[in-house]
Amino acid sequence: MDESQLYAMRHSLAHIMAQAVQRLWSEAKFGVGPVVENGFYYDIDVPGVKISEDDFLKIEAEMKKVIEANYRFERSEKTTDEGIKWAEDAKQPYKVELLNDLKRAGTTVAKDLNKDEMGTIADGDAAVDKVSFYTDGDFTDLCRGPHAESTGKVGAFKLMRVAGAYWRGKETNPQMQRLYGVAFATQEELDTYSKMLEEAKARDHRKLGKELDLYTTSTLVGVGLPMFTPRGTILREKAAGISNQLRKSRGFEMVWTPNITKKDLYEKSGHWAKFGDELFLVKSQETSDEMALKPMNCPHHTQIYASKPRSYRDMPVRFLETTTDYRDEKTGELGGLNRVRSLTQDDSHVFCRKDQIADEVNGLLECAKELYGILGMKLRVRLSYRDDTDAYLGEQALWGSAQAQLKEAVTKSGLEYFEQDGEAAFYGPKIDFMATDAIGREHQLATVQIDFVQPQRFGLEYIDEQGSVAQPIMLHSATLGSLERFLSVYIEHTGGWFPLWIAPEQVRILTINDSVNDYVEEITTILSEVVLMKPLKYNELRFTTDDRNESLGKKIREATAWKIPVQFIVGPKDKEAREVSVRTQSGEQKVAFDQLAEYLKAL
RNA sequence: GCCGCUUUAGCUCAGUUGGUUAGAGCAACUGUUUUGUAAACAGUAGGUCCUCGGUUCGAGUCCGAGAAGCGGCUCCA
Repeated sequence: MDESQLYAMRHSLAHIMAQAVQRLWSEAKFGVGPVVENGFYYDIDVPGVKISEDDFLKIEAEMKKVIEANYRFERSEKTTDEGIKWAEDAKQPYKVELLNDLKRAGTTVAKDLNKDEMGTIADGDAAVDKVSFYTDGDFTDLCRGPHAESTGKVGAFKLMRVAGAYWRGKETNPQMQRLYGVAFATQEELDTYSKMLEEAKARDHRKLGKELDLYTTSTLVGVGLPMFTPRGTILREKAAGISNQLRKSRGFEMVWTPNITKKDLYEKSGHWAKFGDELFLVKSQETSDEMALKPMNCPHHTQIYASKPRSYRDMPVRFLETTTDYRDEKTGELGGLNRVRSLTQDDSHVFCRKDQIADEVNGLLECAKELYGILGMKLRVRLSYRDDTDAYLGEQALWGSAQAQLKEAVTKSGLEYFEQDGEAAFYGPKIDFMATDAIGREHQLATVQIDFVQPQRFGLEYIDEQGSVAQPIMLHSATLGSLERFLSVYIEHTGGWFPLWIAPEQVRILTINDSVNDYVEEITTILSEVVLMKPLKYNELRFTTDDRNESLGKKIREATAWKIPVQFIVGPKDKEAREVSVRTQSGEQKVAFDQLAEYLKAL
């Protein structure tokens, strides 16, 4: 089955689900029912009824009846006015609204309709005067198609969940119930997908975060404010360490900025107008200053740049800071480490001349490539451009040239890329890196952004070769993104089996009985002197000894549950032979006492 | 913030139509056992059944409000 057949099949299932719902609740009002990744959904509003997941068996049974009846999908056309009449007669107010938009503006995509067009009259340039309908048995729906030939040819499906969704994605609109289903050509593919979901559940960072004792939360501290345990803090330090190491080797210098700041800084940067409602406000009891917890670091870095005169010879100036920002996100958006109110960025800012943009962007691309290579994640790039709305600052011409330069750098880097309008930051276009994890999911983590707005707003300058004043360009970049989000992804990517360099506990020595205590002491003396050099330099070895009065089986079971990458088993036989039985995920081998340090350094 | 679901021991979970003193496994603690490749044995302790309010002779169980977690929507500098 090819992509278009799969699409038609999923789309047909959305109709069949709506049909089943209509049979069960004749007063159901229907919104839209598109195809999404792996399946489909339909937005439905049944007045006075909340469809729950308990109803899925009932709905699925009704869907099966429709499928068994094998109705043909019959296409028909009406004029738009006839269509509106049909929808009114069928008591489908949402369809009436869609048809009216088609008539006026030729589209039903809410995003394409500007504020004035939503629900009022616009000019009819792109108006559609004929619309198509599809009928299968007792169900007819406004629809562009295409569909499967008949309801019998729809493959394997399963209803997954029901969730609230705003009509046409607008927060001010009423909320409908969105019924999600997944669908594949064959039952085997559906089973494979279900297995992938189970695998994802088993790797869930919130589950592993608890099991591996990486982070915790407390209602006394607050929602979206995770705290990291000793083990989790090692992950943070090692991840930030490697990110910093890569950029330091490319000329970045570490800086430090405070966590609270006068509101004035953000008024000047433009963030206050755009994100003011998401700042945590702080009051001074000594001065009249209005303060805020910092939500980002770029304005501070501009002030370090501006602290002294800069020459064209000083450029580029590169600052790097791993620091925690605070954003008062809406509570419903928070969850796990993925979306938090305290987020730690590995944030850097380059101040450079226009002619240096390409090289600097290129260096940052190289950093990202190298880092994600080490992490074992495939990268591709989204070039995020502005759209025609007024959500952006700065001159249009600057945007054009910046977007072109970003594209050139990305093309040169050889990274796979795609372009998307409307995803830029308000101050400039960006490169977003999409990293693919071990089970094929894509995550947005690293970013490189061009900014010509803040240098202007803060009046940043340098003296050029002619001795006149020039304005630098600013490049924002984070390679891990936020440590919290990165760790949520990386924990799930590795399933908690961290590679040696970052594993909180790298080696655990499991003793068989007390007779080997003196030999274990010799081993720990060696281990405490081991320093690993790859991929992170000067990485001291983190090891523990399990010499409890327990069976070897139990010690192995526990060490494996903790996902300790290297387990040393030490018993009388090992002591006798002056060796250690080393267990790793790839098997067990004997390593001579004299070779232990070399063995670990080579891992 | 909005819609829906969930909340019982440190963890994972049982708990019938509202009915005596709320259970299990693991973890913890104590004792015995000194153990060779994924759980030795026995015992002890551990509860604001998320919180507040209501209905009832009686609430873990029913109702209301709130909190937190989860699935989405919206948002994401």
